[in-house]
Amino acid sequence: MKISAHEEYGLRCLVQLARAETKGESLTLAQIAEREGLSVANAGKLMWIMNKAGLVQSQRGASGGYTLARPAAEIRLNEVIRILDEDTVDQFCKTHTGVLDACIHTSDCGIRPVIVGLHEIVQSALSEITLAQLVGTEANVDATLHKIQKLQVRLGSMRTAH
Amino acid sequence: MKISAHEEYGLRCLVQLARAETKGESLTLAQIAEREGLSVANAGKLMWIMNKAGLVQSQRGASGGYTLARPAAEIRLNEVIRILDEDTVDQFCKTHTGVLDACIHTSDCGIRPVIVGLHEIVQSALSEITLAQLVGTEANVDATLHKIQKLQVRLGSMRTAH
DNA sequence: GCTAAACTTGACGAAAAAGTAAAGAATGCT
DNA sequence: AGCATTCTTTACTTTTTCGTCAAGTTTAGC
Repeated sequence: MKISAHEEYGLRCLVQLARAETKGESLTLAQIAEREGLSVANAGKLMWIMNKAGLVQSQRGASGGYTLARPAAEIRLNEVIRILDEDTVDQFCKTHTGVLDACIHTSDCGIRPVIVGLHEIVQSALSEITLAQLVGTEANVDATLHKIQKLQVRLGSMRTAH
Repeated sequence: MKISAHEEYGLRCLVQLARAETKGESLTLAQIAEREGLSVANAGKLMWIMNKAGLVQSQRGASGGYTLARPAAEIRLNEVIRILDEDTVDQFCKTHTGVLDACIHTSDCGIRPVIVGLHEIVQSALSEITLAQLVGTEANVDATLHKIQKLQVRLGSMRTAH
């Protein structure tokens, strides 16, 4: 249960664009790659995926570059994550069919809803965070995350109270 | 952000053991493998990892097999997941150092707390689920998960209210 | 229109994960 | 003691993912 390289790097590129947005600038591929320590080729591929998915817009030719397709405050992380690992799946959710195939073997197993439910919980947590919240100082971002973390703890106590 | 094969299969093997526990039985490697549709070799590897980590106990020789090291109600999924992907990491948490290395490049970036915080949220959600809750009918498990899901939704409304 | 900047796309090689195989060691039964 | 059963461990093969390269296409400016 970890974040993939695609997801992490893609997200980081988006944050760079969000930061540029506040200054009304657009970023060229080379700029993005340099700022995140990626190769231009690799960053290009990630940006292409996000461009295809309508998350960013590109302008070709001299003085071109990338900009966010929507304001950073309207882009939620669940959408970003979904797009960035949809690419590796190509077809329909491979994990699901894998699970479903297995669950045909052991009918009435308790695992399928766990896998699905787990993903739903993660998606739900991600949908609480927007790109705009990730711009700014690290201290601020940390505070935001801790707020969510605290709520999560409260979730725990509510469960045992039931 | 998806569950790995190790994690899913290992978890499923544990559920089989938990189910056997309610009848006071132990399961042989071949039995576990058959019930989950895995090869014996693959199941063996997973069980070995979990044995080494103290999650299950093994008995060799004729009429041997595996049992849970603790009651199913005392085994939480966060522990299971942690053990099952620690194996692929071998050394210290590779993901973290990876993130930290990157954050040296872009100092004061907003990503590091997101990656770390995300993992904490997932772990927190996983710690709410015990193995015992995964035994039983699929309908029951589904209901349990939905209860957690509902709390997660409430988390969302609490956030916006702030 | 020509040129240079910049994105686009498919193919390829390296690295990591997943799964398999086989030889080894411990245990209980006769 | 010897044998069958069952777990243990290491090494290998296959598959998937990750990252790079290089050739192609589009656009802006002179």
